[in-house]
Amino acid sequence: MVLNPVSFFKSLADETRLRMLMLLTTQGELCVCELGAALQDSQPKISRHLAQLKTAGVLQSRRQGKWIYYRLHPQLPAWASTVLQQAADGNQPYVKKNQQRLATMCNRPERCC
Amino acid sequence: MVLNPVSFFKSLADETRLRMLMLLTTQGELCVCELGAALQDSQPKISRHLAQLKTAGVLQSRRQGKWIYYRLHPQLPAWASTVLQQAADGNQPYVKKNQQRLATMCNRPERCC
DNA sequence: TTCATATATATGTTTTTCCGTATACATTAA
DNA sequence: TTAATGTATACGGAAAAACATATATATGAA
Repeated sequence: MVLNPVSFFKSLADETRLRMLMLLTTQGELCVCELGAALQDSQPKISRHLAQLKTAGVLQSRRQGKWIYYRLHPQLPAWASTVLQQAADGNQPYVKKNQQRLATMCNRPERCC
Repeated sequence: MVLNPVSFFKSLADETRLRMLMLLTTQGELCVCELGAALQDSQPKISRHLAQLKTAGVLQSRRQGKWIYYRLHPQLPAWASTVLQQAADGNQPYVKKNQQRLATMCNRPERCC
């Protein structure tokens, strides 16, 4: 995959996007409403940043019923995956609250496929 | 060292700063005029971005005579060092021209101490 | 002192990014 | 169909970032 390093780092250079990416790095796949609950941000704000990450090639999405699930793009270059993993590993306190809100969220959609 | 992950990634989210950081990651220490020659950017532009990186805690500087040498901050957290190393390793073509200009630069100051 | 060189900063402007609000679109159930 | 829910996008404004130019500061040499 072609991934300009500056645009990759721009993708990480925003609090909303970085928190979502860290969650996705540890959780694998989440839908918009789960990310919204974990971050406690408005739906349009979450959606806008997800769209940006998808355009940049950092995320991929799939629809399942009414829900759209986002995950790290499977063809992300190795260096970029390592960067995300390091960021998540090295900053666990930073995303702890988000992880907790996700864990205690009610009515999370069941995924299949 | 305390290093907010968002402000760290903001530091990398600009072409000038990222190129400088990649050069410093591979070269260890460079002065302002060397970075200016390698990037072919104006002196104030280089200086401004270096000041920003220093304020963010990503770089450290020392004066030696008329020259000021910059290097990665020695107390950078391990995850941040790994990120920089990965970025440099995984994007060698991106900085190749800058490396070349540095290698062929005339009258590079001799460092000591 | 004075001059030359290396680097830093101040200022005003332009560009980019981010946000809230409103609205549109897609899917499912009734 | 219609209604409800989940998600996306459009638009205008506010805030932040980046820039070019001009000027200031620090050092060493003459």
